[in-house]
Amino acid sequence: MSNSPSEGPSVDEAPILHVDLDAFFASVEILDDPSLRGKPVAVGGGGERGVIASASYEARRFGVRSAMPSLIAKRRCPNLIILPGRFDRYEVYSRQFHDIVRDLTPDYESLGLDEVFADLRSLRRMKVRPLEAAAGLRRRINTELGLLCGVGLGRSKLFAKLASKESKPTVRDGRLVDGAGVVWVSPALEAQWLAELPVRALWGVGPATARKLEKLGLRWVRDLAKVDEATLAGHLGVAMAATLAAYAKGEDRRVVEVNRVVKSVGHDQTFAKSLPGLDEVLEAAKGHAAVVARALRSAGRVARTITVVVRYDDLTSVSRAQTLSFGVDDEYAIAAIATALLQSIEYPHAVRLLGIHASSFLERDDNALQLTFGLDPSSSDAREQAEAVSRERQVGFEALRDAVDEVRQKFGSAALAMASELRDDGVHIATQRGRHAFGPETAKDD
DNA sequence: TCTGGGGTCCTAGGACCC
DNA sequence: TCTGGGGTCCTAGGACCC
Repeated sequence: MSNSPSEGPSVDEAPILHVDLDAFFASVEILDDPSLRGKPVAVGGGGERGVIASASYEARRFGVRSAMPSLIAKRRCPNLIILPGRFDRYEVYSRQFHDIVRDLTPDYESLGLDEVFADLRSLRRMKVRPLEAAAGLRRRINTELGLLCGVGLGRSKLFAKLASKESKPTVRDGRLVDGAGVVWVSPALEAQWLAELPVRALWGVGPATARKLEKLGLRWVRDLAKVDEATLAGHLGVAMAATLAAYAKGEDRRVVEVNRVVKSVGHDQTFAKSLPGLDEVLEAAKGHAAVVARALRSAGRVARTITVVVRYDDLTSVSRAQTLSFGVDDEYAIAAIATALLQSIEYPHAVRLLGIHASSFLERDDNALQLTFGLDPSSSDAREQAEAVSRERQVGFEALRDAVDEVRQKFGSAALAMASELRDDGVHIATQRGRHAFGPETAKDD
């Protein structure tokens, strides 16, 4: 194996690759409707409370950015075409994107639909060099999907990600400047590269942390590198301090995590018009519960913890959570818990957002186990087992009812006043839905 | 500029157990 | 009884990322 400069770094010099699709949602919209090409296009909420999720480079020339309120975006770019998201479509493209990455190596970790870290070390054996891999990836993504992307290479996730950002097209003085497409941070240049970056460029430094650092007089990564970790910890917490101190020295021990499992699912909705009070919130919660239940079942999970989030018109938020002794994946069970939690909250303002989240997952099989727990272990006979499970389901209903009661008790008399009414409701649901409310059979729904 | 919806992780405090 | 320390689980809130 020769080492001519044209072949770039070896796998050992650049083991981590980061790919990021350009303006992903907006680009898919343009592919699906070529008449949009060359126009300022964004995907996001178009209403008064909408936010931009993705903007074409044409739109970025006008200063439109993702996470920007749509009203502001429209002000900056009156001709902006704002399209609602079509996530089914984006998922189709995302799967193909992942397929292409997988052809290179199975050792990759996805971050959202349009971003991937890959560990290239398996390429050593095949004598593929990182630059070659990166160029091949870009070529295939472009010819097979019609999408553009930036690729970064480096010794760690930190540098690979910084490099891919650097590889992207940029807008300068309202003009679009092409990016390099592939960028490698050589180990020799790491220190200098880092020193010149603002702290905000580091992973994990958002607006709040940037403000705190600014107050400490720390604006650049080189400033950060001079502060001792204990001082930092006093202001940012132990974990953040350790992370940032390491990054500032160019150290990043994060590995590419190939088998990440989802830990929570949820559904949030900001209403075009705020809901005036509890009644309307409870009505909306039914729909939320159904969405969360579907997501759980399609992920093959049951959740022990249900959390509700309410955001008021003054933008303050409150959350309430209840953890059960068993898992649920049924919209009626989730709605019953959510209802009890929502009743424990006060409504001094109208409600602009409602969220319901499910977490503390059990494998569905573990849950069946959990529900049959405490049974006579000698009943190994299949029919007895089946009966036992169905008996335990009843225990499940009672457990749910108890959980709902527990929520009420926890939050005092105001909630308790309504308890009898709701408890009847819960029992009614349980008997009406029968055995579909819990357990493995619900897997076959949807 | 007046801030979505999908998630992740961290922190601090309290309850509970040994 | 006026009282330790560690471990674990749960809750509420905050910050961050895409």
